Amino acid sequence: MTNLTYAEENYLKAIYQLSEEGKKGVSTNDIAAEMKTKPASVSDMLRKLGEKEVIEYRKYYGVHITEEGKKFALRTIRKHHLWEVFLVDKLKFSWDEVNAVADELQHIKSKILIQRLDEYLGFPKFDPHGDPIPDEYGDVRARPRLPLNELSILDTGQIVAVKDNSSAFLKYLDKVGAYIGARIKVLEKVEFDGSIEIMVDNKKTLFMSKEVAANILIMQ
Amino acid sequence: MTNLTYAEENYLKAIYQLSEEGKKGVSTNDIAAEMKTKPASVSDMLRKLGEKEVIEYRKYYGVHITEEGKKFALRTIRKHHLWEVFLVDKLKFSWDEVNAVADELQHIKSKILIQRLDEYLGFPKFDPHGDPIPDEYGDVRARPRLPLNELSILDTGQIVAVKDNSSAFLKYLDKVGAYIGARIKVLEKVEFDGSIEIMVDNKKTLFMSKEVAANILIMQ
DNA sequence: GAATGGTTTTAGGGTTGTCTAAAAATATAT
DNA sequence: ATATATTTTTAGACAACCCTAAAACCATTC
Ligand SMILES: [Mn+2]
Ligand SMILES: [Mn+2]
Ligand SMILES: [Mn+2]
Ligand SMILES: [Mn+2]
Repeated sequence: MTNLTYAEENYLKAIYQLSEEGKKGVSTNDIAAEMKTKPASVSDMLRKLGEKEVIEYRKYYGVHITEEGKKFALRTIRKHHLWEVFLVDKLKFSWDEVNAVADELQHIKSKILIQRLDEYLGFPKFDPHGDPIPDEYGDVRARPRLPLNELSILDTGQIVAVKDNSSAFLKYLDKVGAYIGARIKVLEKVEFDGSIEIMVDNKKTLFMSKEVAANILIMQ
Repeated sequence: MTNLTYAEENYLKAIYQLSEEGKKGVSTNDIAAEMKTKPASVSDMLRKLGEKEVIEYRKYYGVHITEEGKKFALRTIRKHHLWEVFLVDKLKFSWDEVNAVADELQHIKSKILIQRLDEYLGFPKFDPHGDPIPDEYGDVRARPRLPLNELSILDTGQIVAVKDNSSAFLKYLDKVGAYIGARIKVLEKVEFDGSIEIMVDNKKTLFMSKEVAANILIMQ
């Protein structure tokens, strides 16, 4: 049974998530940015993960995660999301406070703990940021989602997730009244800077920059 | 702000607990036994803990924990016990399953997490094994407790805690029907091997070896 | 007070994970 | 196709933690 250290679990989670975005091989630099380490440290780690066969590693050509690696990554992601649900639903944390704590909790090893936690939470399907929670077998029921900035005028939809989990971004969303589940309609798009105006819940309008819109995910 | 690693937190917790028992300086060998490491590793760690001033370390003469060190140890112990209560009360773990998981959870750093958890659990004063939970300020309301084997014939009392937290021991107690809160009376003591017979809850009698009795703590 | 036994520390080494600086490989631009 | 820029890897070092083997120390006993 391959055993992974905390650092290896973190790298693998990052690699999985980066590979979900790009679909291509994941680059050393991107991993370094995501992990807030230096590329030299990443190279070192990739060699080790390659030896453990959780990634396929061709020097200078980025990495691909293996099926085995995906299993590990999804297990960590599942734990991360379940703990986030626990913190918000049971301990009354707000959604901008949970990520850092879940980054620690996601490494707790007990299998039965996660099963019981899942049950205790009522088998949630999505975390507080709208991300789908993989089930016990690593199956993820992904919904088709689109960044808000890619919608066209008069398009409608529902906010189902956020891309950026930073406290600053989530607090900003709280302030302007954008939340998971809100129904939105695009009223205007500004050519010049990509900023847009949307109607929220048929009640109020909201201006936002392209950067903000790009981090809000919509299901149409 | 002194920052401690997981290993340092574990050593400090062990040193605190050993010093509570003996009242004297704690020996390198005892720490090694408790931590399941080698004396050489302990010496190394003691030097580091001494530099961080959480213990007073005189080579060859054992260690004493400082006030600062006590604070850290009690913080870890508080977290350990609170997580055990969570696992038993909320996630339906049995008392023999929680120690290993709590040994991991006790290192999670968020202060607000522990405050919220404490509140969520209803500010429990004792953990599932009867150990008092230090409050936010490190205050422990210790009850006077006596190992069952030190009671005399006809002495009465109540089981308030267990010394051994191993799964094997706790499962044995479950099997024979000894539990925290049970009222007991000593019916007989065998000179030869120190084994005793007790009456539990005025309902049934129970024989046990001296080893078992020594790990059951009584409040009279 | 010297020998002995047990305890503790030191010496030296291995693993994991990080870093900086330099070298090597790849990608891009003319 | 060659020069230049960018990315990635390697080399060498360091911190944390653990180990085994050997040396140093302490407490007893004769
Ligand atoms: Mn998160
Ligand atoms: Mn999340
Ligand atoms: Mn415990
Ligand atoms: Mn306990």
